[in-house]
Amino acid sequence: MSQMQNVEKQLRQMILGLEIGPGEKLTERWIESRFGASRTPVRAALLRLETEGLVGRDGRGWTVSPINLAELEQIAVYREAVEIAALRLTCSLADRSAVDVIEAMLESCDNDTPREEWHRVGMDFHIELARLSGNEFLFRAVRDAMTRLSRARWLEVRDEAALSRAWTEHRAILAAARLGDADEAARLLSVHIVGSRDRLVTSLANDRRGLRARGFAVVAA
Amino acid sequence: MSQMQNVEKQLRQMILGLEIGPGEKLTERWIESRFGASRTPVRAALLRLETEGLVGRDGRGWTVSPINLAELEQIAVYREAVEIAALRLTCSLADRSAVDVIEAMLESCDNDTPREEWHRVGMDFHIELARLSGNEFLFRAVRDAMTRLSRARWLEVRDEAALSRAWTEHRAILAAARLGDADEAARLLSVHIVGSRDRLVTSLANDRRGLRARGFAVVAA
DNA sequence: GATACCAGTTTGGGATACCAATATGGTGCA
DNA sequence: TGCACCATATTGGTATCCCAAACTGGTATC
Repeated sequence: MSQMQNVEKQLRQMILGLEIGPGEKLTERWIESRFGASRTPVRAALLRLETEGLVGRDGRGWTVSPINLAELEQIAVYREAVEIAALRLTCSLADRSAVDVIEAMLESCDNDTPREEWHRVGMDFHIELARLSGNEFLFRAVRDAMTRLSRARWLEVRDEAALSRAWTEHRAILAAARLGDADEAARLLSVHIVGSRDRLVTSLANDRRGLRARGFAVVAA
Repeated sequence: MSQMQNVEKQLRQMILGLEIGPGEKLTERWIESRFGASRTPVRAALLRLETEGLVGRDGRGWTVSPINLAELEQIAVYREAVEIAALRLTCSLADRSAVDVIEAMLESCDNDTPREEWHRVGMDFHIELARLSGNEFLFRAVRDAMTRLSRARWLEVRDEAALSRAWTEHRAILAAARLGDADEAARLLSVHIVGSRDRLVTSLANDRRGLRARGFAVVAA
């Protein structure tokens, strides 16, 4: 793999894994030395990550995007639009057997599955569900939205009850989709997204002080 | 303005204005000499335009994205989802007076308005309408979708009847939005988008030979 | 003690040099 | 004539330099 894609992947992983805190300053030269690449691929990586919303410009320099509560709320509205559209498309397909693959994905998580895996599968559920629609744009929209939500969602993963509820809702959505009941699937997905947003925003608002103590910038709604 | 943003703007304008044909090969060094910039800003511009879908990688090199009929159809589905979601949000606002600004925008076009202006206003109608929702993500989604449609829409602008029909539909949508009638506005917008897509795809499928003769790559649905 | 100011350092933006991979075009052989 | 092959030019990827702007820290002044 080229150096460029490598820097991009590793830097994204560090940001999404909170190894670099939200709000932290980045210098091209630090990244350069950290990953042993030169500035050209570093700058390419930063430009890409900027379009993903993971880093942003702070005057002349670069900053890891803070966690933004207002943004999280807007993303929930956006997700409702694109995920429901994708789900309705999927429900209208003649062959909906692919939902079973997603069901199997959910099943792969049990009590001794590491947190990281729950986190990843929780996002992949939505991403892969959108992919089934066959619409590339809806798929990308969902994938990008989940990427932006990713860091904030680490919180939800720490809440056993929330996680269990999410999995139940995921299964109900799949069940409706398997039957081709678009309205019911859409309703369940809408409830899931709104509920998920509420829990997330509430948790974050509560934990805000703690997050700031860890050096994470959190912007209020 | 920095060199970088300059190259990006000018190159985007040339691509969207069909001064560089869809499917044409691009070399970083040609762009470099064409705009009097060095490769650093050129590469930044290409990376940005890649995320907008205006250029793509062709093996090791760069290509102006061909006009893709399958993509146009998928974008129409995507637009339906995001534009309708935005419109419904706008309809639920207490103060919907901003729709009058958009109405005024439409009025600014008359018989002796140049084609370019009709083209621009036709896209801005959808973009600005989405902006009214106040949701940044829905707004960006619509703006990006319209950017991808932009080149194909030059065709529609040549059809006087289609243009007139579009303007009528635009006005009807605004009227419903002004009344806060979300269902009617959404229905009208859906009809508009689907109709627009049908006319576009039909025109392109018919003109395909002519476009290819002009050196434009057109990928079938 | 606060502040205006200045030298030195850091940093991102841009330009250029170098390289490996690829494309190109011509040449000679079958 | 057609085709395989090689020398050469071109190109994107990377590394490195240079520069102007911004930042930093200390100092002299009021």
